[in-house]
Amino acid sequence: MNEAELSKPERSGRLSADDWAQAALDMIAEQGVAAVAVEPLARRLGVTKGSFYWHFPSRDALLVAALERWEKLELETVWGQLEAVPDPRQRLRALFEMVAHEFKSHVIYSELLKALDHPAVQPVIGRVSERRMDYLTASFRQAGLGRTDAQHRARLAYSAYVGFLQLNLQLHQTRMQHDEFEAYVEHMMATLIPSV
Amino acid sequence: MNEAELSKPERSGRLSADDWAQAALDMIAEQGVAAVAVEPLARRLGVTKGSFYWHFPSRDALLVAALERWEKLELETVWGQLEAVPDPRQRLRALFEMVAHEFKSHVIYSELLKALDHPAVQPVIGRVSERRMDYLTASFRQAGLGRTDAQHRARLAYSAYVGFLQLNLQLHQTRMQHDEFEAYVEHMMATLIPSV
DNA sequence: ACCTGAACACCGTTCAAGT
DNA sequence: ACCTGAACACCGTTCAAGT
Repeated sequence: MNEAELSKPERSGRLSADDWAQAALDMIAEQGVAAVAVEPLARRLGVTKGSFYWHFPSRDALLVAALERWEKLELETVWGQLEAVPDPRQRLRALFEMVAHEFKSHVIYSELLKALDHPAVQPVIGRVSERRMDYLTASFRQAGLGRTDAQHRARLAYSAYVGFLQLNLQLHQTRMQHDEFEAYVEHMMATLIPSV
Repeated sequence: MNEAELSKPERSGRLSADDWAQAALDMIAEQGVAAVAVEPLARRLGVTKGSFYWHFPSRDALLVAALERWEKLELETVWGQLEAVPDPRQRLRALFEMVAHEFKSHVIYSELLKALDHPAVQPVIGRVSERRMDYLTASFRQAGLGRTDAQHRARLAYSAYVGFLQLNLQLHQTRMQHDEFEAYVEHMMATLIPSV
């Protein structure tokens, strides 16, 4: 590869719809949903904005495509990892650990939580949440709770998870230190996980 | 008042900065933060958009003014009501009841949670959250928890509160029925409130 | 099959001129 | 002290024309 190619993201001549969707997803991770704009993306990809409309009918359609991409990704990686953990307590802990250490998938999840304003974001986040809550419910049943209690506890635990993400976003200066975070997770587990 | 005046919001001739701020706040409650746009507001107020810039230097400044207005309002009404409830358990219950029945202040709070994307929204929501969490911490101390436990439990409870709001926004079709909601609140209280 | 370039609409912002 | 109206920048969208 020569020097001229180093300055731009390498691609083989022309773009595909997937290239645009991936660029949009990167943009969400970097600067949030609002930053997904046709003109800046076109600049970044080295084409004019007019060409965008050959691949997608609208900016909205691009957002939807990017979000579908993310949904598939998070289903495979993040959620797949958790499924491997048999003990329900360990699973909850693993979930919170993942949040704390900010994998890319969670960065995007946070960005989407901030942009719930947008109609395209709501259904995706809704589906992901529903899936996660079903999963937690099953975990709590395995841990010995009755059906109704398991459902309520799952809702409570998932609320705690979403709320925790939000608070971390909100109280940016008060971002928790590692030790404090560990202590909080302990407290949360002791409170939410049924004892053996 | 004659028929011509009925079609427009009544006002005495010219506008003040407060009129614009209130109109912006109404817009947030109705259609969210993104809907706060100079041109539509000007149309609604019956003036041209140019006049807006006599009152505010930018759209952002308007947003900030509207949010300050809301912060003062919510501090007086919502939070003032809770302060009147002496028992910490009743207080938590009162808080969740308020969320469930969607007072205007909570409608706006929800809208702001959805628009955490916006730099002007974050500090306001941050201050309000901090105040609420301090308040919860004090309640849990009164209810008999040690200092650290009270802090953690307050964070957990507030996360549950914020997360609950979020889930209600997300799972719109699955919006809880009254009985189910009451049962959930019972479960949450039994889990989060220390026993006597 | 994919891209350019010019055009238009919409909104934020500026400013000289009006009352 | 507050408003108008024209101007410009920026972004979404369309489309005829290019390769």
